[in-house]
Amino acid sequence: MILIDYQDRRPIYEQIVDRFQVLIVKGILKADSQLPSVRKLAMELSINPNTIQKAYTLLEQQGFIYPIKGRGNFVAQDIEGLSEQNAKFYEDLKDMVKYAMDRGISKDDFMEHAATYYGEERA
Amino acid sequence: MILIDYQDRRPIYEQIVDRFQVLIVKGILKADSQLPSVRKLAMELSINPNTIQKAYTLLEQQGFIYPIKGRGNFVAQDIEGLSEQNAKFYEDLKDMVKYAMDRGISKDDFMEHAATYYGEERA
DNA sequence: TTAAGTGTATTAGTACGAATAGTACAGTAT
DNA sequence: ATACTGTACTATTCGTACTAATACACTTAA
Repeated sequence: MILIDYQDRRPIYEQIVDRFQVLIVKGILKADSQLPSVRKLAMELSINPNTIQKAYTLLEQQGFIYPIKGRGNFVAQDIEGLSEQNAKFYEDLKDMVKYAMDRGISKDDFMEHAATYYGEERA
Repeated sequence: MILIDYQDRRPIYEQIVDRFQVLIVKGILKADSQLPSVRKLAMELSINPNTIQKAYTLLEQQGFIYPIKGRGNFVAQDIEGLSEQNAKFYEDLKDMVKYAMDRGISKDDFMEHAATYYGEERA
């Protein structure tokens, strides 16, 4: 369910957070379904449990999952973290536009590329 | 000409690279005009000369400037680095679109925001 | 030729974050 | 009771980013 890409420069815990975010948002992981336990997933990925723990803690802070002590971590019903997540995303997008403008990349070029990328990966 | 923002999380040399890139692309620094010397700018900003040096080395590798030993650094005539720069930019944009798609941000939302940001900062 | 200015190269030091390891504690289920 | 689960804390290792210090090489101008 989860794969680690050691070519990816991002830290492991961040990759794990990202993967679960996508699985949850896409509905592949249904609400209230259980995530693999910290120790089990750590074993499966051959990494330290603390790394998984860190990822789960972040996911909890973002509202994607909720923990029950002694039982496990579960997918949240309403993802309250999404709006905040999106807000940050739009901040990044704003920075990106600023960068483009500074480099003389026209609005049309920007839009055209974005549209293409959106189209490319449509199943 | 150059300011360091210590609130900015980016390293100093990166800020300097960015500033000069913009100054050069916008034509504020004309071709073959001289940049401040490594030591002078370092003195002016109260930082180590090596930090400036690192920035200048990057700018040279990207084709924005060219150095003459013993004389100084100068703005390149044709900025060959720009196409490569833009290629990287579009890669980042592609990643951003992928991220948005994964989180269920629609093409329209994405486009609308980008367009707004482009409009906002128009002088 | 000498002094002052320039870029260049190398090495070292510092700081920070990521990741691991180990241990201990607390709750749940069977 | 036992074996799972999450949680907390500390320490340590490791790699990298960043900055600093110093020495060397070249150019210019007096």
